[in-house]
Amino acid sequence: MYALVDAVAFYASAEKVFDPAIRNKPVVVLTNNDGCVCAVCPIARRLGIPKFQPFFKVKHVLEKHQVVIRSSNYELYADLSERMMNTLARFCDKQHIYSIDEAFLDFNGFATLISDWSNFGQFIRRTVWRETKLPVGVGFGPTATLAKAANHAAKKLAGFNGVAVISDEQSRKQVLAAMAVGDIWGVGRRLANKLKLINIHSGLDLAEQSPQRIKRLFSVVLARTVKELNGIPCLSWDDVRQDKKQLFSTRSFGQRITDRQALKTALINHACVVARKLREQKSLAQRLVIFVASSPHQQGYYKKSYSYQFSAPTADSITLTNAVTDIFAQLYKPGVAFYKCGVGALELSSQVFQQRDLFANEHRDPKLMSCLDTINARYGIGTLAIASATQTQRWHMKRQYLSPHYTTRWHDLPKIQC
DNA sequence: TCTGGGGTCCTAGGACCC
DNA sequence: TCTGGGGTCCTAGGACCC
Repeated sequence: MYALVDAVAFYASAEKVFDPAIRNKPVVVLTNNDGCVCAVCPIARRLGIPKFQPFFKVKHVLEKHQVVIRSSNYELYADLSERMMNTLARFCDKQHIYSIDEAFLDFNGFATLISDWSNFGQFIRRTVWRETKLPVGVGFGPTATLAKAANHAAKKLAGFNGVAVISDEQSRKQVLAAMAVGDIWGVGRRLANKLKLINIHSGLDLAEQSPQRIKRLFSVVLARTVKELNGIPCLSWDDVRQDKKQLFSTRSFGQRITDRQALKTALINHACVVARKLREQKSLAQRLVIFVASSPHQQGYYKKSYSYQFSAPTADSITLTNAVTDIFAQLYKPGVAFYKCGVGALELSSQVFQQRDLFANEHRDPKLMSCLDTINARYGIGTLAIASATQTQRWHMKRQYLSPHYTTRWHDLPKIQC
């Protein structure tokens, strides 16, 4: 049995944790630079506030309903996420953190210990609420995809009260029949539209297709989903928690940038983030993609990228930084109002099983990077950094509605009046 | 006045070669 | 003059997720 546990409108719920005054109000959270609405709490959802719409387009609706608006406060969310994941980890020795607010728990082998999965799910919910004040939904199923479906039912369908269990044919069919096919994990809008054309509307409709036919008409990936929906596990635990094959760091700017040095500094920062992510999953990159772009929503869209091959796979911040410095002149164009830039690591390999190049230049001692990581793990990311990444930053993220960093800054600690 | 997220993976099709 | 096959590698863009 697998469980998928995730928070209800995580960012919006996180904003409510230390601000009880807004707990019973509609709350939305915006993406970086206050660009789009990315989290809508259940109260706001009932008012019909849509998710993933540009903020400026829905601002008047939010004002009309007096919705509480917050900018993304990732320091807060990351900290609360860690607390939630730590709580969940106590329930199961096999936890896979799938995203900032979701974790799979592998309960295979627990059948003799747990007689009532629904009760157990409620126990998980109560515990997480007591310890973190985050509301979560819990879905149980014999495959990861069915656990996802059960989780969807737990939160969105009537009569489940936050926990849904798919344990037999009846519960499987009940949940899948009530789900639109587009809500199945792995089926997006495009695929959903195509499926509707051949009369597949619900999750159950999809589950009842023959995998062979789906493979022929669509892809192996969707055929696997069909099997998973029938209780046949196709995503092994290793698949679910596989290492990333690419790692990116990209961001749009709060204001457009034309300054050469500012753009370069931003790219170097992204390179350092990517290097850190590489070391976190013990990978090395053979190739680095570096790109810059102006706004696609404006006239004269400028976009350029460069693919940089390393002589040997690396996860060294200095080596990645040097790559950016080397090719920067080929990306920068004076006069362009840059809107976005980023760095991505491709062709990753394991740090552990490494084929060394007999003729490559001598490598920097990896101890330098592990020293940097150790210090930053102890005192916070950014405590120790590459000098060129810390040049005066001339861009600021637009975060007009930012809440305090309740848990990560001394002067932001919540104050209680007696 | 203007404003539009971030990340990962896959694949069709172009470029090149023999 | 026009058309023809098969393979590899690379990249832009599509699709999906949260």
